[in-house]
Amino acid sequence: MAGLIDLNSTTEEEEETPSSGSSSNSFGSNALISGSVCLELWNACAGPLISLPKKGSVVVYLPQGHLEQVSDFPSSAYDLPAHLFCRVVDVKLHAETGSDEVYAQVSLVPESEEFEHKLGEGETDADGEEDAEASEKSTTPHMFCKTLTASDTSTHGGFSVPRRAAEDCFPPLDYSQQRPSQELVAKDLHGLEWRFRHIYRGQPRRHLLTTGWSAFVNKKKLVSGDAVLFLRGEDGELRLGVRRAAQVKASATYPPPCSQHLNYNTITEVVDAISMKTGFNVYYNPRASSSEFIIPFRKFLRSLGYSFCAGMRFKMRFETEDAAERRYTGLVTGTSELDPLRWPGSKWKCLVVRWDDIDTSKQHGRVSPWEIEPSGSVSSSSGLMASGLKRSRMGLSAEKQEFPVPNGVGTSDFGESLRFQKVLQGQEISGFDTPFGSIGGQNHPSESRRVFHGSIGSRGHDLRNSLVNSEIASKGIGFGESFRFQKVLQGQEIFPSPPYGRAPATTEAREYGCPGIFDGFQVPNFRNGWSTMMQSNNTPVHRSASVQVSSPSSVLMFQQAMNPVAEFNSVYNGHNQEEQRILQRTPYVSESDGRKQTPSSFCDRNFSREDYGGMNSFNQHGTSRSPHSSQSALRGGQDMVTSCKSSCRLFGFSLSEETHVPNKVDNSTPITSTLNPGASLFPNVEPRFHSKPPLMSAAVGIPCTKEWAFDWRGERMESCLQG
Amino acid sequence: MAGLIDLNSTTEEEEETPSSGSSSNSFGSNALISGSVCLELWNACAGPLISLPKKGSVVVYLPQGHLEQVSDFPSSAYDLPAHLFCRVVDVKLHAETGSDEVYAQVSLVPESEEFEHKLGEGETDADGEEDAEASEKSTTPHMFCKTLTASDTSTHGGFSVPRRAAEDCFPPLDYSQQRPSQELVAKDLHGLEWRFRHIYRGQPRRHLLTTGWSAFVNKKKLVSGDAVLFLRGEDGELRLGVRRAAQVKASATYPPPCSQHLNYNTITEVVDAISMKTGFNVYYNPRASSSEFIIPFRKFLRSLGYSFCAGMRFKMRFETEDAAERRYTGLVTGTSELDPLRWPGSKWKCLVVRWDDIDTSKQHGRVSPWEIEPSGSVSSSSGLMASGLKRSRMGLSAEKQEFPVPNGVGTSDFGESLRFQKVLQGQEISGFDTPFGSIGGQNHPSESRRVFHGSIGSRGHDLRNSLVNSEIASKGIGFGESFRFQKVLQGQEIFPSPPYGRAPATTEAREYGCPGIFDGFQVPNFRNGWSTMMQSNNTPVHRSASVQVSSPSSVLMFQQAMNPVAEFNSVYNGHNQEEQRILQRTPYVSESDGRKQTPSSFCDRNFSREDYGGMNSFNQHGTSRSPHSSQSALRGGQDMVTSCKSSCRLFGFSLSEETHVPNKVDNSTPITSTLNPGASLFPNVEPRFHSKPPLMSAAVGIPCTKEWAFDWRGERMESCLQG
DNA sequence: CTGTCGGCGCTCTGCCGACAA
DNA sequence: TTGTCGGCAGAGCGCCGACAG
Repeated sequence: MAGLIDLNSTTEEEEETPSSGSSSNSFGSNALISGSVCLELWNACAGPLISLPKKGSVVVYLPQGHLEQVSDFPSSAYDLPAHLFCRVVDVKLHAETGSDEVYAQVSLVPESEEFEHKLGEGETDADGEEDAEASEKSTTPHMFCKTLTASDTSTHGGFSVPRRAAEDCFPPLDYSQQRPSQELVAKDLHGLEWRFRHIYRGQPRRHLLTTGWSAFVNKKKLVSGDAVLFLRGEDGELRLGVRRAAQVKASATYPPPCSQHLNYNTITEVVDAISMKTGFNVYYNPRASSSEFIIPFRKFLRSLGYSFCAGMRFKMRFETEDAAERRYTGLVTGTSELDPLRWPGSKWKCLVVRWDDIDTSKQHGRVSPWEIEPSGSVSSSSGLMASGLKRSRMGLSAEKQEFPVPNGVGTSDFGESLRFQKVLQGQEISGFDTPFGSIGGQNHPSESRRVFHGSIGSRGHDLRNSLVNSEIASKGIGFGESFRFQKVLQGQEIFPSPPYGRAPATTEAREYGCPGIFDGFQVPNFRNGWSTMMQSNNTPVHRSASVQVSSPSSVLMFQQAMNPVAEFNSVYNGHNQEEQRILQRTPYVSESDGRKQTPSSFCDRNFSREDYGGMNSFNQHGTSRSPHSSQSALRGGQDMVTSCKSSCRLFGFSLSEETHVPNKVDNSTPITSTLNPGASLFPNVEPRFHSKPPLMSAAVGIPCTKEWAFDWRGERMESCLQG
Repeated sequence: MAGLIDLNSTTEEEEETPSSGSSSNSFGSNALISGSVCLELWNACAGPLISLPKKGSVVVYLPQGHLEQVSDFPSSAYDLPAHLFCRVVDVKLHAETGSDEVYAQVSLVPESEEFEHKLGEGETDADGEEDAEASEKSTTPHMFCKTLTASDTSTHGGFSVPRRAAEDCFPPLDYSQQRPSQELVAKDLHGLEWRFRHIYRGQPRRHLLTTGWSAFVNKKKLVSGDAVLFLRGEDGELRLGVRRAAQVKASATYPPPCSQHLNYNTITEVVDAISMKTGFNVYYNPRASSSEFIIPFRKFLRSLGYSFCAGMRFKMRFETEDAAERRYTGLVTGTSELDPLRWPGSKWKCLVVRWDDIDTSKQHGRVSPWEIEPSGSVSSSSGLMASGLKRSRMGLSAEKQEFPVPNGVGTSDFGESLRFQKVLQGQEISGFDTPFGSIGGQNHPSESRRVFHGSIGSRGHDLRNSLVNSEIASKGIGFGESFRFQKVLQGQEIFPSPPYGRAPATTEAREYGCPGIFDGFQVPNFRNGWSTMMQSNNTPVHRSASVQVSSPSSVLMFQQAMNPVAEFNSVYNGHNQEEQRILQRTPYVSESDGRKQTPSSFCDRNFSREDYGGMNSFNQHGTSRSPHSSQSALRGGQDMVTSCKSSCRLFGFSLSEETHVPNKVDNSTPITSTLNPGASLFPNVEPRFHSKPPLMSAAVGIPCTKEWAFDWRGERMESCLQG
């Protein structure tokens, strides 16, 4: 209890250590390049189900699926193979001008036949190679996503900001004023700045974006049902994205010819490239396509490992209309090639299925093997992660878990989304009587009910092992940009790495600790891995971070690893005293009281007056002044960065109370092969990861209100296991 | 004097022959398909210098030039030829969503080597073949273009419509009311309808577009300096386009990726197509590209015929920032290949030039041979049109001619723009003291000073000869869609084919008579060729039409040829009595008085109450009624169509006294090889092209005011000469 | 906590003639 | 003839708290 710090409350300690933020400033500098925010934003906008192939990795490209999406492409008989092994040489993220619709330009180079042989020989090449600079990039500490209501999009008023979202993502307000307000500046996907007046007013008080909001709505052509996404970078920079409602995609609101032609001409590129062994570009619009046609190589192989047959039950993820994720189950009724004449041997949508609870008219009756996951017992020979990967307990929400994951499976289906923090919308965490019942509490044990904690301690050793092993394995391998992405759960909060965590309520939280991970069988880059760690309340934590999942809100607070290897080593060589001090002095506390907040609790140094002091000129009523909290404002964020680093060093694994990370103990641990899909590739690592249920699974079990959708699942474990 | 009819005045004769319009109704029916308006609009928006390859024709495609415009295209070594002979299998006109920027999709198919042999054997296949339906399409009778002023684009008010523009392009108002008004409905390039309230009010009275205008300005993002373009089709349908100021093109106001990617991927298409002999698409944005990379075959050959050498003087057209056309002169300082390694033998920008009077920093120091025109004496021996086609006199503006064209040259450089009526902006015709000084005059000889007339009458026989000869030559050849386009001179009026012309003031005006002509060496299609002819005032003219260029205004009134060959034949077989009668009965008279206009003078039958009777519901004041002038409204347009036909038969050539076009002289000219770039590829043809100066040069000599830009030159002669 | 609404002030659009170039 | 302006009226944007779920 004493060790717990309520994230929703302000601690004296916080306010007394304003200087800690400045002292930790050096950690946050140049660890984040400006472009990386866009990457996170891109993924947040793309939606929860979207993944991108990792640069340098090997994927399976399915021209059939590509062609299927190019509606106007002539049916000329290009002699294309059904499956094409390609190496991803580049992934560029774009957003269409005007619509802000995200799309990716994936540059592929066909792989030679010897590629398979290399695989058989255990070479790790297939997992890709990334440059070190990518590790400099990092992830997103604070973001939230909200579906716009009619009032939000009406010209009559502004945008109602969910309280926790405002408190976590926006600079603090001076709540001593009657109507505190400030100007927010946020950059969209194109780097354009949008300015909003953020005011806290009304009875009861609430956060609103007023001036500037309607201009944004008009320019972006937002309608009720669309979602906006605010994201605060480590540098305090605010970003905002748009995720449009599903039905908008089908309409012709925005000029389609661009994307169409892009795809159209891409096909001809492919034909060339195959014969000439040159690269080609594929433009992938994650919001427009129902199925992916670029599949990570190992995911593809894994799907082939399943022996799908008629009568087999499966489950598959869908994105619902409100941009949330949902899983549906069904029955495989048969297997047949979709177009045997033109695409002989193709696995594209080769499974004929029947859905359980959704009318089949809306869903096609065919799926591809890699899209689904067997839900029955599977005699899977590809047991890379199966061995020992058991979901031990479901935590608080076990009984409400909507998508129970059977033992022995449950990891493979998460492969593609593992690398991202999710921004899911409207999800609540069950098990709490009143999500915001406790107000202003500080370190009260009762607060622990409102926040999920990873169980800690007892698994520290395992984590350490995996950490070190992985760190070795990543040498010279690098990682892809997509590692850093996060999925944002709308309405769900995740507070990573508070120096003073709360009592562990569940162990599922550790799943948050593995966001910056390669997908599928990719080798993770640990320097870039974003992770959070569990830790005891008020206990100075070394080499650890914590993840806390709190009750219903639209806020996610993430942290990301951005420290270079040198820092990592220094920390684990005992040079982290100052960092520890900072960690102790700057607990991150979220406030959940409905009354006045202590602004400092949500400030980090990069988000303090230095950045926002000049914004109040925008205040029409003259009531907006920067709160005189520059001191306290320095603490939170920057220190979170610091703690984030430590969590990175631990690869995002939650540390339990017993966590004692040996220094470089396992640096010499040899990793023979990362490409051998075997159950015991990392016998000492994998089981440990799955001996704990993923933290996010708890969130899944949370009962959803009308507004909050299910969407969060623990889908990052697989990546963690494959270091 | 008695024979002159002031186009700016209303004649009794006009008002007394309202029935003539109805009698000529049959000529205008089903001659215009709805899509053709878009074609004209497209060309009007594209600008004066823009031309399109003719469907079915053979062009020279220069990948080098194409690549040059694809900025982000990798410099991968595609093995493309410098020059690729292609047949234009399709030309599709598009307009970009959002920006309304016009672009064309040109579908090309590489030509085989035997193409050369066919040419050598005198086959006319290279000139293309078109379907008969294209001849059904026709041109635009009434259009105007106005550069938007600050007031026009301000939110403070509406759009001030130039008086003549309103009277000519809009349905007539009931001027008996105090504030007559009506609703106008105009379709833009995408077919979207825009509604405007058209009111005639103020003191002094003026035409305004009020309600609805600002919405259009906002949606199209129009700014001061942009130009709008109203176009009234034969069916009375109003179209409007946008031509943005030149500087807008360079900015990133509108999403460029689409066009860029289109071009990008097109390159790969080309590589395929060359090897596979399949077609490919080229997307050509006439407003974005400085030089064309699709050159009509004959134009290309002709340019090779010039023996460009260092020291040779030349002239070249440019589009000025206000969308007008201007010609600059320069000196060829050398010839060298731009990129001998990658594009050996390429003629693309192979001429190194130095400009005379513009700073070279703004203009590149290299041009392609087909872009320029020698201005020195050329040893050209081809006399197709040279015989008799001399610039007899420069008329009123001879001494002010800005770009004097020496005899013997001056036709070849006009080849590409010949097919369009130009919409040029702000051009005045010199020699008039006050453009609108004369008010309400009818058939006053003094009015002749304000209008150019072709010399007439005495050349009827010559015209007939050339007509017949050309008609024979055109058998089975057809014509391209692009024939029908017109260039619109902003601020300049062109009233084609008034049955009662005025006394010839100069012969330069004859150049207006050749708009609907094939370019380069293409065989003209006489059924579709649009032309006007000069004729004496009040003198019944057979087999001729007239062009009258009146003083500053924004109105162009065009006519187009749409009569099938059968009609053509009947006319020239002596069955044209009725047509003559119509021509005599329906002189087109423009009004220049500043007082109340007789509405009927600007109406043709297609624009009468039948089309606009139901539009007054939008009238807020309820004062708008259609004038009871349906009879007189029938005359102008329809009859102009008739006379236009006759001018088409004359290929739009102005008749000069010495003009004697040889019959089929050059049809049998053997062409040994089209691929041999040699000065005498067509020894018997080319010289003729240059033996006559272009007729349009006279217009060039008109002094420009600040508002009115130079732009009109006689650029249709070349095509005419090559039938 | 937050979505929606009534109230209402105020900006800005947009129509008008006056005036001048 | 037409570009620009002052005057002015009205629409609707957008800020506010009051409710209620």
